[in-house]
Amino acid sequence: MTPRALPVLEQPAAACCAPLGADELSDTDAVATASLFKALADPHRVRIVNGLATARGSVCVCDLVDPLGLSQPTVSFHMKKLVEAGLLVREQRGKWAYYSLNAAVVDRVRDVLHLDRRPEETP
Amino acid sequence: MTPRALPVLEQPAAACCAPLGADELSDTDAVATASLFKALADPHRVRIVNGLATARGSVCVCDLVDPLGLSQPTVSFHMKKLVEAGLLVREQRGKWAYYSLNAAVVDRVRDVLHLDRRPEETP
DNA sequence: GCGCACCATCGATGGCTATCGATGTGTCGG
DNA sequence: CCGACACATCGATAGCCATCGATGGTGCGC
Repeated sequence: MTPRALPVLEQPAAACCAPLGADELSDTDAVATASLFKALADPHRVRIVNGLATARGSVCVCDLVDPLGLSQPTVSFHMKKLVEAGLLVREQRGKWAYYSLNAAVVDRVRDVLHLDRRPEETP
Repeated sequence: MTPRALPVLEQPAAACCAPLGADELSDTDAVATASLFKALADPHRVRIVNGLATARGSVCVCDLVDPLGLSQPTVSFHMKKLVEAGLLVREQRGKWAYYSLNAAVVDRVRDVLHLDRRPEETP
């Protein structure tokens, strides 16, 4: 557990590079950001979100089963993941469950990708 | 932005919603996009990329082991993942391996997030 | 009410992932 | 030439994830 001070020691080639200020990103921030990416880390979910963005409306599970080639439980599983991540909003209308994009969260994911300096907004 | 007429769903309860044109996104595109997100779907990798973006330089593995609290093989494992995804570039300099951001790919990830219509090189 | 359609949940399973210790490869300094 | 260092790879393991069939709940039409 050397604190790795990397100050001005001998340093002909003693230190390999810049210190990289340890944790620029807080632990919880990193976990939260990774959770967003994790929700999109699946081809089917990517297609669901993309389709929802191009269709600019709502979809129900029944309209996704065939195009995705997945079983209905699996589609429900993916929708739940996306809702939990905040990317989708669920709205029960009659016997159908309509899902629509949460534009604010999608924008937030895009903002995270700026990376230079976290704007750190509070949604 | 294509307004996309969005049919008026006059049907009482026959069809639940719009057809959602099957695969707006090609299969390989969806897989490729998901791969990028998958590379960022880990808190440690998020912190590596973020730190690399703020530090605006190169890092070697030895400078990441302590801040991340991971073993050296695990850090190497994560770096490999990021390189395979194209997000990082590896450069061997002496006995150190320097990693730097691949800005083009990071931008591409951000572009994918526009989602409305894939601006991609393929129209 | 009865059945049917839509959907979520559950339980099981095969596959992938992150993590580590041990080991191998290459480089530098003495 | 030899030890020390930086790093990657390997083998093993525990945990998570996507997928499905079966099941249960709820709203709608008859």
